[in-house]
Amino acid sequence: MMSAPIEHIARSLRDTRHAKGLSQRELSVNSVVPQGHISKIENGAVDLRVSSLVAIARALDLELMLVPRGSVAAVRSISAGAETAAAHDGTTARRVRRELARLQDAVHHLPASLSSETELTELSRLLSDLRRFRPASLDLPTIRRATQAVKALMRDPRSRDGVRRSSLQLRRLRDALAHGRTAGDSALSVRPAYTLDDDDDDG
Amino acid sequence: MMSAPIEHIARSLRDTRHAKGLSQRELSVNSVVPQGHISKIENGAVDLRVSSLVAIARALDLELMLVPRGSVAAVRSISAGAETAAAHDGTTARRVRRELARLQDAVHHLPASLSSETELTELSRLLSDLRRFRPASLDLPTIRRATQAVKALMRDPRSRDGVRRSSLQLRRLRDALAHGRTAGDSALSVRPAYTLDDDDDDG
DNA sequence: CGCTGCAATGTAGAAAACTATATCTTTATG
DNA sequence: CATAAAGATATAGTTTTCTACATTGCAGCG
Repeated sequence: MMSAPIEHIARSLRDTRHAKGLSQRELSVNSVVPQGHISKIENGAVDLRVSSLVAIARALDLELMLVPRGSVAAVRSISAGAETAAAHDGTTARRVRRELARLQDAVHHLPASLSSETELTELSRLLSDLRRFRPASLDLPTIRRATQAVKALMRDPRSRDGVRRSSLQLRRLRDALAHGRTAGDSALSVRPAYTLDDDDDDG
Repeated sequence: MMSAPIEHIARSLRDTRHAKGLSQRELSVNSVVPQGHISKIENGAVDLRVSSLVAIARALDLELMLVPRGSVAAVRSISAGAETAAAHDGTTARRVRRELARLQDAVHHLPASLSSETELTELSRLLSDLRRFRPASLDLPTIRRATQAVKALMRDPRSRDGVRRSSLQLRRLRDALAHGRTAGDSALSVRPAYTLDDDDDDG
């Protein structure tokens, strides 16, 4: 029974986390707030402090803003198409495509000893899966991380963890997309953090 | 010493409070947050909880939103001109003018016994002062409150408190405007709540 | 079935917000 | 000079977050 505004915020956070294909634990390390607490926050079980909210929002590439009522409609519509729009201008979409290519390259250039790993075959499969979606709807940072992970594996055969984590992220991204949710469509996260109901002074 | 993001928020709150001509105590009753605490918050002395932030923001006609980075520029520009723009379409400006007229009427229609009160002469003076500013830059709710207060005084000669408080608000509004700060220009309040600096993984 | 990752939940304790209330300084106004 | 309002601060007590850690339920996969 938390104060409604907070529940909205909670929903926004969870939704964008999902859209980015992150687990609570991953978000936890990026935001430096413990997984258990993230869980409580996303369930609206706590009246979190602003510092926590900012920390998490930040790890999700979100910014906390105070906007005058009356602008919120405009703001919402702007943000709804924002990343999508950025992609629409072509440059982001191109960037995504290029990053996908880079990732595929990286995978293919791995020594035979490594490329037999199940993680890599999985990654290859994910890659071709992702290619079936509009580039504009893919989350660039997530793909970038994957590329980095594979390159890291090239340099140090022991660093398989990063690849595995990236695979997970990509899989979640793919699944989210398959479920009809566009990563770039962060419209959800841009809903007003609360709706008004009571109080106020004169009329 | 507080985490910078919070200081931005604090500044935003204080700025819009000033723009609305409210004292901490007035805001306190509207938001149901004690004055002492508001002071600490505005000074960035506490890591406030989201519920407090929402309560105060709400009393200031602000909404807390999470917007994707990348949209913040657009959002900022939108909100910067938002109320101003709303005024620009004519309807808000007209509304303000009408409310000013209403207020003046109310003052003039007061019985002679009351209109000699110093509060009222002060109010009259403020009114003519305010008329010198662009209507679009005046805060409608503040003026409305004043009208209500005067009307209340008409019905009950003892209710001079409201008038006095409204006068104070109007005076502060006028002073703020005289200092070059446009009430409608809530651009300040729409700055990203924080600026980024460190962290992040890949490049 | 057993293993692994994700998320929800619990416990205990430290730290901090939040409340009510009151004081104090400053500033402006009569 | 006195009064009043605004804002900063203080004390003391209550409530809550927040952290670290462990545990549990639940899904998918080999």
